[in-house]
Amino acid sequence: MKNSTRATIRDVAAAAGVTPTTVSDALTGKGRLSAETRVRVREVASQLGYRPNALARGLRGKGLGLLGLVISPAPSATLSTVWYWSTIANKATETAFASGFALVLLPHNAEVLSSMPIPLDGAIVVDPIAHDPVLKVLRDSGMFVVTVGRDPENEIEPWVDDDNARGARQLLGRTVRPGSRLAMLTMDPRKSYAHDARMGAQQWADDTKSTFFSQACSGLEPEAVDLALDTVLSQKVNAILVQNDKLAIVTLARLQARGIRVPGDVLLLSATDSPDLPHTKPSITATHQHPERLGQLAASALIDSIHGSQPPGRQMVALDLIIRRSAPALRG
Amino acid sequence: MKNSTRATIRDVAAAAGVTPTTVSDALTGKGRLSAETRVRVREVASQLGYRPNALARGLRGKGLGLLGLVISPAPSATLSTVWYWSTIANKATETAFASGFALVLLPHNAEVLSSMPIPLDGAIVVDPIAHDPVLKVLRDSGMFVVTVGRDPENEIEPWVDDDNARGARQLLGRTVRPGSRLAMLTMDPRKSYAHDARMGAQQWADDTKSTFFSQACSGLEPEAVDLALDTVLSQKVNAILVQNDKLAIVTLARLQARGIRVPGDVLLLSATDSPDLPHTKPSITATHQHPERLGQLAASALIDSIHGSQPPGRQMVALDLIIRRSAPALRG
DNA sequence: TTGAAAGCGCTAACAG
DNA sequence: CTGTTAGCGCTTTCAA
Repeated sequence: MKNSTRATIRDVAAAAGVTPTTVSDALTGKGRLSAETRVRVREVASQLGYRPNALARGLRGKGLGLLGLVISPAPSATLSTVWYWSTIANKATETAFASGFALVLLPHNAEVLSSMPIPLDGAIVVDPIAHDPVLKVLRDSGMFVVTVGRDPENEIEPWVDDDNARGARQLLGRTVRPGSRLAMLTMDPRKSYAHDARMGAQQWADDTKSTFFSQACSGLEPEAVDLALDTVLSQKVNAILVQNDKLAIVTLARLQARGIRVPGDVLLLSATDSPDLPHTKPSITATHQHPERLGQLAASALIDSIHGSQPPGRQMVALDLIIRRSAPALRG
Repeated sequence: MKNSTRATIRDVAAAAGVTPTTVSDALTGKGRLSAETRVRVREVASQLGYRPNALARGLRGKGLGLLGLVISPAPSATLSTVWYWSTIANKATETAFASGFALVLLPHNAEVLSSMPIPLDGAIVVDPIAHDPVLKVLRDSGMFVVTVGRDPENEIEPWVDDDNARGARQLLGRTVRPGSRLAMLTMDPRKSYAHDARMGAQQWADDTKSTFFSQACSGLEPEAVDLALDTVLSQKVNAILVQNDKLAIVTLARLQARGIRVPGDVLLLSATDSPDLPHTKPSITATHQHPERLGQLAASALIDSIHGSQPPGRQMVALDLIIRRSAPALRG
């Protein structure tokens, strides 16, 4: 009996009167042992509190089953963005564990990553920025990478993403009359979801002979929003699609401060949902993303790659259309 | 030359005309080589793109440098709670990386954890619940554990936490007149921060001959808050301390709906801050936590333990007092 | 200042 | 069905 160190496979073998190989096979379930031996060895093992050394196991073969998780910092990270990310992370963790993998949090820093001491088998990058150096570093080191969201200018598969373009198009189709004048208010149009929503809106406008234009808004301060609204309203729009929930709430307040009625004078729609949107007056119509689904798909796709099977290159998750009072459904 | 697999220490040794031992020493900086040899070996290594295999390294000795991170799910997780957690996680990741460690996301599930295949060197548990089974599993497996926040009924060190009791006491001291009638509105009094804030409030009341009582509120819906306010207001309170920012915002709205002026008739204070609190009318006075500091302290304490040095058993982080309009500073 | 040998704990390949 | 052997890639003795 060893004294204080953890029991090794040899201790178990000795105690059970078999060889290390047999112990290994008994525990990993290789199909070559008698049921009786297997049971006995397992009993001895658990009696000794034996836990296989994952490092030795990984060294011999397939690696440790570690997946990196990089979450790119948004310059304008709002609370709901954080919630979105953490949902992805939680679900990806759960999915990974179910397949014997685990997620390692990685800093969004190409330099640090290029000298990473941890042996990763793959990585998930959430919301990569344009030409993300982190992606390059990870791919260059020969790692499998799946992105959640994508760099619109450089779509390397596999990726998973919300189908924001389709969501925006559908939401507009359900709530805004053809031939309308629509504006989109963006804060960070480089984010792929904003880009996609804009594409969807543009397409809807093309399909319905509507007028569409996009207006940047420099921040969430009332002054910034007022400035953007000056431009937008001078174009006599009757519908405004806003990049995110936070901006939607401020926009609603600023519209109302001008005496503009929502939805009476202008329809208001948000490209992201949040728990706050049902509680504004009026409540705000929005598309609703499914981060938990993204987390699950990303982890599965990555694990498939690692196991050698080719996952789908691109997976789009449909959005829910949440139709509230700020842009009610068109009458059939 | 090996074909597709990664270069090993032996490849480097062969290319440099030395033995594996020398390569190892050259790269890890053991002090027994001539400067010349060291430089040459390092050059060859980087030319071959050699990266030491962390598994083999860990197997021989000290482990891999992996720390588990468990974030306990709150039954009533609000957006700002998520932000708080993710800040802790980010800073802990950064701190860990600086010391050659990495964080692995763990599910909050005792069963899953008890058969964890990943070789962890320690774990950080954020906001453990009362008698948290996850803590027990981790500790029983002989792992170093640091908690952020603590189970009030079972404070096992080391832990780090916000000093919510002191924060509440100080904030009340700055804004509420002695001899007042104060109520605290709680949603989940089992959370240690709520418990602590209540202790602080109680202590302030004792010190200042004020009256204090605590009232549970079952949720964030207007009806739930109205119900709690019925009880509270019937006690003629002139100050209300609320468990969190979200509840504070709803409480403000419901008070105003009754025609009660804040701060004229009743002072309102929140035990957590959020980016929304400056923008309410009136803005809401609050204590402000420092999750980034907690993340850093937790990671350092854990790494200290692993390295064999005894970290401080308990580390309290002082809160900032953010005095806004809903409870202005007492005049000197 | 360097080399040779011996493992860390496990499993794959090959015998029996 | 089970045992023996030979490593995975590295570091740590110990010897030169």
